[in-house]
Amino acid sequence: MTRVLVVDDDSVLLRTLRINLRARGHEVLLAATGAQAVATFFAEQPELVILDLGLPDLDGIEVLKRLRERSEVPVIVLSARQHADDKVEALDEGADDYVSKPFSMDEFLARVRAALRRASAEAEAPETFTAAGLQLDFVNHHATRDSEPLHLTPTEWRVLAELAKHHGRVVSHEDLLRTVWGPSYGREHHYLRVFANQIRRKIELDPSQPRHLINEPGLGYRLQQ
Amino acid sequence: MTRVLVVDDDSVLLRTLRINLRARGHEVLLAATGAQAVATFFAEQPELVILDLGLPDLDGIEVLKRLRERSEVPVIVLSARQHADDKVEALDEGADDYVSKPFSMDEFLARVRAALRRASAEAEAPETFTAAGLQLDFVNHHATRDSEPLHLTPTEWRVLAELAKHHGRVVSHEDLLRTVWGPSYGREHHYLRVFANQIRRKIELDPSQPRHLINEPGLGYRLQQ
DNA sequence: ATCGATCTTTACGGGTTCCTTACCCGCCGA
DNA sequence: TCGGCGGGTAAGGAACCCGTAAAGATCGAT
Repeated sequence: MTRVLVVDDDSVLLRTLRINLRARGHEVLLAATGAQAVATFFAEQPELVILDLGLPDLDGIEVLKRLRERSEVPVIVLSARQHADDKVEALDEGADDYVSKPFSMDEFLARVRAALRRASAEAEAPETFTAAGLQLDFVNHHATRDSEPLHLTPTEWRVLAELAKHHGRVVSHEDLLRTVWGPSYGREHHYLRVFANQIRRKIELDPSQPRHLINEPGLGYRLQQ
Repeated sequence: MTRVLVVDDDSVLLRTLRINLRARGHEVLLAATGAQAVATFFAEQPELVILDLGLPDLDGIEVLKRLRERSEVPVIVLSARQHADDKVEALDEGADDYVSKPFSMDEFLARVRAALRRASAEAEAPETFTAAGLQLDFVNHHATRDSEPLHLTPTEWRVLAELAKHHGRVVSHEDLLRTVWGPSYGREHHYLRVFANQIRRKIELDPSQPRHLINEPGLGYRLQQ
């Protein structure tokens, strides 16, 4: 019973997608132009957007940017174009998945399921993180190290919140950068080095021997309890 | 929406298959000879191959072998021959399904749907690999040998992930190199020797007698459970 | 306008990882 | 017996990644 917005100017494909998505139990909203898509999205707030890059008025990428200004909704991009540039650009701007036309309906529906699964998993952010002597309260933005209050800056909070959401697991550089700084910052790895260092100086007993904020070389960072 | 390559020298059957596949929404590529089939396949990379065993130049089995050297594409074999030998041989060489002529179009289309469904299901990479005493967790990038944590480098993870995706089967040198190092590294076989050695020293009980990371001389490597 | 806090950007050193080369062996056909 | 081939092993230097410090840039509050 999730609501899906499908944006495409090809009426045949639109119809096919509507039939298949309805058969899977989704409510389907349609838009044939970029302007209509943006308007419908903010009016109806669907849980998922299927977005064709080839639109008559706005560029699909432009639609994606406008959605991302105010929403984290999962977006699956469709494109007939072969160039890898489109793919990179779309994913950088915050698309969750990219499907090249032609595609199989089974594959498409699998990607829809995957996108919705990821979105629902992300919805539940933890409110606190506690480890030996360390406490982080993400609701009140209040942190203590051995009952001593410690001050974290806004960006430090966002980094820690993202890591706490997946605590114990590696969060890749790209994921971390995209959720904290924005979809187009996936390659600015040096930000992370600076902030990891700063955060460790605050939350770790021995910052040179971190026990909580762990680096996995070449992969990303992990918040350990 | 998927692209299907149909290989047959019978122009009547070719026409029938094209009409029916198009009616089901597939894009159809045609080949009348084995050589043409192989060339078209690697040029166009369709999602499914329909292959008649009776061809004027190459044997159909030979075409299948050439496809399997570099691709896991689902292949449905057609044959007028009655002998069970053909069926066994085709399936042994990696065909996904076998249809004897004459066949009903409904049955044929059902098998096409099934093959495509399996293929899209398999596209998702496995999250873990477990064998006697060895555990690889590709999500958290965490590996243990007899409950002892062991450290793998990013490239070692990528090699193992690719092998685990097809565990039990041989992955060719070319495929491994291309997915791990990039499309232009298909000939740098020496990378693999070095990394296979390094990985064995970590995951194998006796690296000189590997039980998991197996070499198939002249073909590639296989990850054995 | 000035100041302080925060974020961005740059630079450098050390450690790890990767690439490259060289040499070894066993197998096989000439 | 000899190369040739494919694979395993070892080692050094290059490239890369990370931690660290510190200097600009930005912004809001005073």
